Amino acid sequence: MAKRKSLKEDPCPVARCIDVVGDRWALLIIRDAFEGLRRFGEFQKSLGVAKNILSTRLRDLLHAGIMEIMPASDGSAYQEYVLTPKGRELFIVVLSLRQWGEGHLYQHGERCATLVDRKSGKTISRIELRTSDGELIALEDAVFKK
Amino acid sequence: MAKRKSLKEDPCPVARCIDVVGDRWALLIIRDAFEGLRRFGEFQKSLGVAKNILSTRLRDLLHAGIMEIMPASDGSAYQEYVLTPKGRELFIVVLSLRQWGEGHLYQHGERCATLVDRKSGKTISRIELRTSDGELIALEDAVFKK
DNA sequence: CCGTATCCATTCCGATACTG
DNA sequence: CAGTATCGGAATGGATACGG
Repeated sequence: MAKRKSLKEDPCPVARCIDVVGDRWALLIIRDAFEGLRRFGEFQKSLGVAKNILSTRLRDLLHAGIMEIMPASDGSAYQEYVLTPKGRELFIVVLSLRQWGEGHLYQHGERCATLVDRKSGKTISRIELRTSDGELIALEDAVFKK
Repeated sequence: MAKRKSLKEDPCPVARCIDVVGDRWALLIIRDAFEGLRRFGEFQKSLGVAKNILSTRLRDLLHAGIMEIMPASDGSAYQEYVLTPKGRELFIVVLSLRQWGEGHLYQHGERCATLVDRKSGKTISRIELRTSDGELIALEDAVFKK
């Protein structure tokens, strides 16, 4: 006993997410992947994580279908880790964390990277809630319907 | 040596978030709080977590300013745990996880709660990216500007 | 440079007993 | 019902050595 209960079969999708990306490193690896990191050593240096941990985390992400292996883009013999479409859809998750962190976990000053539209260069705005016909909703008005 | 490195001072806001809500239970407690749970026993029953763990997690969330103590609404002697404004702003985070999980971690069928606007009853749509002037952006076009 | 394997310390978690 | 105390086991993390 004292067996860690898996959340994979939990009826709540949030719980299932946490089972997949809810550890200390997964979302940070994914964040780095969004910033263009691909190689084992790049992740290792960026995160300062032990190599064995990184190794198992990457394997977990591969197995979860969030990342995939690609042949090295520079012709070297090694492989690179890139996000799958499923993984790229975690962008909203990472972004929402980023926005919350910027708003509540910073004193002032230190502004880090902002997000822009590649085409127009325009800043991407804070995530908001809308109804299906585009109407803005306040956080307080969002309720769950069983 | 072998000292767990704190992410509190990390320059990246995502990392700081993970330091605060990146464990196995915090976001699930917060999720439950959004669904109206307030009492120690309610959380405990919903999560199936050991009481000592729940106790420390709630204390951490109080200390992080994400939840706060309120006198019991039913006149009983006990206290209740409710989200602060800072905590409620995690709604987007929980929702983005939920949407990703629904999209990628479910086979089919089992649809869980959907989100509606309290006033109009209209369904709240999938989170999307927009520029500051309201234009929709595809995920692929969002890039970080240092 | 890319990883795997090993060893050890720390942290986390679950179960239970216990107090008020 | 609401928590605290304690214990043992599991998972995690760090450092390093090693092989491809």
